[in-house]
Amino acid sequence: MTEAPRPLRRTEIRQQNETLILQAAEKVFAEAGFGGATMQLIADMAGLPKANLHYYFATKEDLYRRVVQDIFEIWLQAAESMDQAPGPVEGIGAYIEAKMEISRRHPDGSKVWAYEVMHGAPVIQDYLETTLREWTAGRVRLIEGWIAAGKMAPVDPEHLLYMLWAATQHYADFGHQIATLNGGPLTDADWQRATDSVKTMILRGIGAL
Amino acid sequence: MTEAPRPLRRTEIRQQNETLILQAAEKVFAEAGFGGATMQLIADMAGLPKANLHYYFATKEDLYRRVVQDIFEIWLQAAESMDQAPGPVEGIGAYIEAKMEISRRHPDGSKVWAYEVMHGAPVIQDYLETTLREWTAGRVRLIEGWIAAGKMAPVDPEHLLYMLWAATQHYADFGHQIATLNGGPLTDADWQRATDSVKTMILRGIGAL
DNA sequence: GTCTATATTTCGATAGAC
DNA sequence: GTCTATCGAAATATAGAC
Repeated sequence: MTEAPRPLRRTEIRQQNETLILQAAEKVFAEAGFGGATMQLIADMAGLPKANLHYYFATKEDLYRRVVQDIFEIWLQAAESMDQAPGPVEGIGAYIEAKMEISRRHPDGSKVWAYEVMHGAPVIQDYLETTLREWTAGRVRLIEGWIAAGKMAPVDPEHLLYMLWAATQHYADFGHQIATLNGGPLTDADWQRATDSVKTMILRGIGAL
Repeated sequence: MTEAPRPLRRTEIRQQNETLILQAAEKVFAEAGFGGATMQLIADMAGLPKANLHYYFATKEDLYRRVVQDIFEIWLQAAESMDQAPGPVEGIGAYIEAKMEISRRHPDGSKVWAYEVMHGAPVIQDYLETTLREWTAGRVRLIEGWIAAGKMAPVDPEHLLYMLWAATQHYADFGHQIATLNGGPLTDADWQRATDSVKTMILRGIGAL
């Protein structure tokens, strides 16, 4: 005769509830912004009493900070698809595909990031000045190498990066506007068409096609 | 002997104060979002007592609605630069220049618009479904005509429009991130370089160069 | 049309029993 | 570790004198 299932360890309960809260928080912060979001809304969506949120995250700002940090991690991982490519067609093509996939799978995360940056990055300014700046500098050198090797036109690398970010994240941040003009949410085929359009226009735009 | 300067008419006072309030509101809504903005902050920035705001705009939401509507008007005016052009090089080139100029001159307006759309367009949903949808349909036909005339590659017109909006508005909405990476606000030369980069990459991307 | 004072509501945060 | 009840702060909105 076996015992009843062992209750979850403290660390497991903690992790489970943290995940639950973070998922709800991402959605609420994306829908309402930091100021418009309320702990009560997040608690309701997570199915927990409001007081529990303050047990796991001392303040609303702590919770928001974690949401933004998590998004930033996803962002950086996608960036790896650009490296170790023989040229811009493969590297930038893969980067566009990865960024479009994130826009599709994590639209709320993209919106929270956009919200944070739009309002002056009060929480993640240090990330912009360190991690993002270093990453950007590395990719600029990568692109300059491709240009020097004659694999693409001599475009300004920084503005190419801005265009890549803008074009891909637009499908998440302005997804509601796009869905309205589209007459409904994008289908699988719509997303494929969108990704192909962005890839074709940008790769041809930098003279890589 | 002349009389003392005539006091302003009621309608003049009204218009003057409305403008004052709307300018302050645009800035505060852009910096804090709808939820984060407070009537007190807007009143302080406009140099008026808080109660006066409620005299001119009954509720915080009414004030916000006016700000978003005003931005939408600026947006539509810029769109006219695209029409009556012989081809995409002139038409889309002029549109990019107009949109970049707006991103530079009205970054707060662009941010409030982005904020509104990102959060599901609760206030201007009807504009998206009527005015913007009609405008978009018209430009799609314009682009299709250019494609049929062999003046540009057969790109998907909708996704070209999204890329135009994304690439240009990015310089307003993510201006803080760009400034951080740039080591400071963009100079005149930086803006010229940015505009040229966007124009070159997109026009080449659609096979018009 | 303006402005002070205040009513009313809402929200973040906490205390304390379980 | 959970949850009810509540405190205290802050914000929207209004009343009413000027």
